[in-house]
Amino acid sequence: MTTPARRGRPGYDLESLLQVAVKLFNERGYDGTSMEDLSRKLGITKSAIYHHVPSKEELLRLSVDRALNGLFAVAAETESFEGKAIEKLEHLVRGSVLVLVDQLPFVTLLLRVRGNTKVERAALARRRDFDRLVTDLVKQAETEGDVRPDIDPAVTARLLYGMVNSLIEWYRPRRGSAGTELADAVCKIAFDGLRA
Amino acid sequence: MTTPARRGRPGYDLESLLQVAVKLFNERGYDGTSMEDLSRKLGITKSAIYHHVPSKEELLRLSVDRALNGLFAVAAETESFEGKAIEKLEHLVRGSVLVLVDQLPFVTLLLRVRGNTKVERAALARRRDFDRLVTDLVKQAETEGDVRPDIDPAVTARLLYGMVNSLIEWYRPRRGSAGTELADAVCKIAFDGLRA
DNA sequence: TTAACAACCGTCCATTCGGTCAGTAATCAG
DNA sequence: CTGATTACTGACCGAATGGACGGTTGTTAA
Repeated sequence: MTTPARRGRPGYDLESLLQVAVKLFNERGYDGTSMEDLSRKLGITKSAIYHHVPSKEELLRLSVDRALNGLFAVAAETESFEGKAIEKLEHLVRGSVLVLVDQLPFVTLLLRVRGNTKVERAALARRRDFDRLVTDLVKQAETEGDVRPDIDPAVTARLLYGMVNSLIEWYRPRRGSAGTELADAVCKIAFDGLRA
Repeated sequence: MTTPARRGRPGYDLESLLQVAVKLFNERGYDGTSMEDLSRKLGITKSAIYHHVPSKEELLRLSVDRALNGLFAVAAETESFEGKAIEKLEHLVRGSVLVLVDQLPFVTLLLRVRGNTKVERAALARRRDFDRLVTDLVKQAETEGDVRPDIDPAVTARLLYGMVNSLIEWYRPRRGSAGTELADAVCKIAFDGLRA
């Protein structure tokens, strides 16, 4: 029962199309990918794409929303936690890395949005909300004495998530490799430094 | 003698034009910026741009080359150093941050290149050379016992420069703020961690 | 067998794209 | 004034872009 037995003519549905689209967008950039490029990659005509999705931008919206929903789910989980701020922070970082690994193509697209259109600006706004959440957590952890006080918490937060987000530049999922190991590595370096 | 007294009709020269172009490319993305967008921002016609530069791609080439030259200059300086690998590494990181701050728009553009054209692929190739240099340095520092051995040096190197490169996402130069303070912060967090 | 359903094709369109070219305008040295 | 030097304009081009639209093909449930 792996197949739910879809009705109608077989082919792409929105989900399978989105997978291909996001991958291509990440390879060539959203603006650098034309709908014809995409249609060629899919093996169908350009007009067939518009049966599944009303516009190119909608593909972008679906992708970035998926990434953002994943990140905010982790954030919500974190906030319902009991304990010190630094523990919450570590939980948030671990969760973020897991979302990033799990939804790699979508998060990748999200982190490259520039703000040229309404859709992109909305995504940037939600990203800023998330960043503020991280910064607040770092600030709190600092007042609790668990984060070094010699660096501006806002800077610390940005460096921390700069490191986390940079995973999209090189991490590629391999069969059997769990994201938890990667999360471990990130937390070790970020919290305790790379020195022996 | 601030003005070298240029001959001919006043207006943009290649350098001043490049400044505006790179800034706009960073705001909207290279592919997302048309030559007409650029001409509007410059206040001249599109064809006037082609008096200064033979193609759009040449603007990109000039920019990324400037960034890469800056980074490789620091790398060369680092290699001529005496001392332990971890000291070289810290010097390289500091130098990279300074180049990044100094040539922010150019480095920003470089770090967003996707590899769609020959120019972009050439830039990516030089970036890979630089990354390999960093990785080798981390490896050596690990065998010398100065970098934690519980994480793959390649991963450590990438997380380290992920943090460094993430500066382009939020750092904006302010009058009177030296890049050295920022380099300090980066080195503290990266080498010793954010924990108190 | 048939009707509903879902995916797809070919053609067309207005606009925008990067780029060309022949001529013009402003500055400075002599 | 003249001529060299440099910056710029306006009209234009072929190709590519995102998207519209009416019709077609293949699959499943009844």
